[in-house]
Amino acid sequence: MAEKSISIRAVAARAGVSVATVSNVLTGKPTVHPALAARVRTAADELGYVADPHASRLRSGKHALAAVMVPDLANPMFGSFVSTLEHLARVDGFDLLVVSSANDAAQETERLKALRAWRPAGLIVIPCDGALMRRLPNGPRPPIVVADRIPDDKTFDLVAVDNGPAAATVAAHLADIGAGSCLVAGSSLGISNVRERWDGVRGAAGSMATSFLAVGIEPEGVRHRLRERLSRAPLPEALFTLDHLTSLLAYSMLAELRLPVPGRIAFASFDETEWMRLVTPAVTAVRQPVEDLAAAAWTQLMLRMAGGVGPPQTRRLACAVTIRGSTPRLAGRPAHAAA
Amino acid sequence: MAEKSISIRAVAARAGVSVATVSNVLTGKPTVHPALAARVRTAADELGYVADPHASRLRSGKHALAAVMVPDLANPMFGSFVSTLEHLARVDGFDLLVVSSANDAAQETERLKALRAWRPAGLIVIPCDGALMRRLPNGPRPPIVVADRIPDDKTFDLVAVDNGPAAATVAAHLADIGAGSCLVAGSSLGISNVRERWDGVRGAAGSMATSFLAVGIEPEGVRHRLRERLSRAPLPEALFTLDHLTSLLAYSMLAELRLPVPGRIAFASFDETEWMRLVTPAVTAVRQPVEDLAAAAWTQLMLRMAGGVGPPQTRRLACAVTIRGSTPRLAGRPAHAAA
DNA sequence: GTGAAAGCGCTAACAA
DNA sequence: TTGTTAGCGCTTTCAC
Repeated sequence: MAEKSISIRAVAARAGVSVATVSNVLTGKPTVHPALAARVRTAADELGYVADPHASRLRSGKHALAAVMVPDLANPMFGSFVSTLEHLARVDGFDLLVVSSANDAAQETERLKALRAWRPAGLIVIPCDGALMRRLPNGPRPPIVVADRIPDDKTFDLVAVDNGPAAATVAAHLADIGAGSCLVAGSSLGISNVRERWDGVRGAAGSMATSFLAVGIEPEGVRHRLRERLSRAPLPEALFTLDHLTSLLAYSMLAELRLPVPGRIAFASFDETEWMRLVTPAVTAVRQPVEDLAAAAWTQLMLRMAGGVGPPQTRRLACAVTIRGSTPRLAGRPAHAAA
Repeated sequence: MAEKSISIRAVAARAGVSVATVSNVLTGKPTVHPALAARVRTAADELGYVADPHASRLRSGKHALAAVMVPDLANPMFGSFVSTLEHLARVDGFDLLVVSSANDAAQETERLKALRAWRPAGLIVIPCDGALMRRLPNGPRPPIVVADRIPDDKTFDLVAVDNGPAAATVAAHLADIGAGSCLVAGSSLGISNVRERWDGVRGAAGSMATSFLAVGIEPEGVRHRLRERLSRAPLPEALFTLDHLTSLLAYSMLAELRLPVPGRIAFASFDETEWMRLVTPAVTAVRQPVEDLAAAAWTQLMLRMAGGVGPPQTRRLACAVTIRGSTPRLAGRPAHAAA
């Protein structure tokens, strides 16, 4: 099956030229005579030769390999993110090393070290918390673009969505339909976007009473904390969940506890997934522009990989809020109760 | 930011030994004096040194880099697959190059060539159709394990689920609840697992009339073909969709056409996703053991990468069928109508 | 048990 | 315009 790999020498021999000429042709140097170049290309094709990027990088210090780290590849949001990235990278001739930190600080450190070993030309990371800088191995570093979550250290290029304003829009809507109290549930305030969303809610809640419930990221723990809170009086009039997993488990929990939406409780979600349009009534949700987020991250990384200098850039992308049947005007409540 | 990369020479100098000794220590050769080894390790740690795998592979011909190609990373099923693979690879010290063929034969060819350039030690691929063998570049090939879909060429190691029996179980159930006719919708019979599922249905349908509708993979086309068929009389008594996308769009389409499930039509899906448990009534579905599939693929690949020889292996994994409210006994129909 | 040196495949510098 | 050669960082002989 695996015959000996053909090297640049084989191509040179077959085309009757030197290895330098083959290299010049294949790396697109314009100084080669067209006829020779054609001969070289033919030889390379016939042999199925593709330059070994490992050797190539060793000599030139460059290669078209980038890396991406996300907290969890199985999460559809991060799946879309990586998918978009992969398509964009492909167009620019880059291949992608993909790793997951499994939402764990220790693994993040370990994975970053493993990635660094490959000397990627650039790195895109969705960190699992704010301490990214402390997790990076010492020594030379490729350009890094941080996405989605904001590190404590302010020296990174950054792309994220406008969590605060989007959450504020939902909170204002919930107040507007007459919810007197709203429970806000999210994994942890230690994650910047959850914190921004909660801040957005508080800034726009008006007279609506709000409280935050940290549920963690372990499905069992999330379920436990939600069940505990939702089976205890007083039941909030609205529930606003701040991430995909919490939304999913909360929605199931409401069904399990026989709390009809929106009859007993209004329900809205940050992070829109397909099921939110399929259930009846459909769920009011904030859709994050994941594809745009990936595109912005890749564009910025390409800029840096091309040698672009300058201070760290931050981009904020707008989310789309869709009001649906899960948050109707609540019976017996005046409009604009909280305005 | 990016100081010059520390090489093995820097470590050797700091530890006061030769580069060969450093190499021997770091690659775990037992022939080095413990005291020296300790000194080397200390020096390496202090410098934050990690061997450059590109250079390492150049000399030794080995590295811990594997690759995976899937038809679409944004598909949650493939997302889980890659996610599991990534975790397993990590445990074995491997990193993963991830590419998507975008469900397109031409791109599959192109991506395989790009992957080959990196000389991965092994390759796991979910092909977009049966013609994988013709898409592989000539020349030396790493061990390859094919997952989920079956190539025409029989020389590959293979892991897949038992599509036929699982689909047969669903078909028998639909016949059993009294459905006289069943529409089976899937992307294309050109994809082996869709074909196997359809064959499974036909083998178990008994007196229930069945027909297959090929809907493609473009969301717009899928919607169009489903709408066309479902708004035409006679409406089938049951609808069985054979993949994730078709299930999602079909379920929405039924709502759009005001065809209540199961009142007007019973509904079952191959490929279970979270929303199928959230909607009311919940959807009867076949759950594929994606994690086990990935684990089986990785195990087999590790075997081959370790030099394991022998004829191509095929593994079939069992699916779990869960009967839910979307396929109740149909009113006015005798039990076991089709048995 | 340790070190010196060759050489993996490639590209950059330079000579022809 | 083309070829020769050195050397990227590493591992592997092979002397010592």
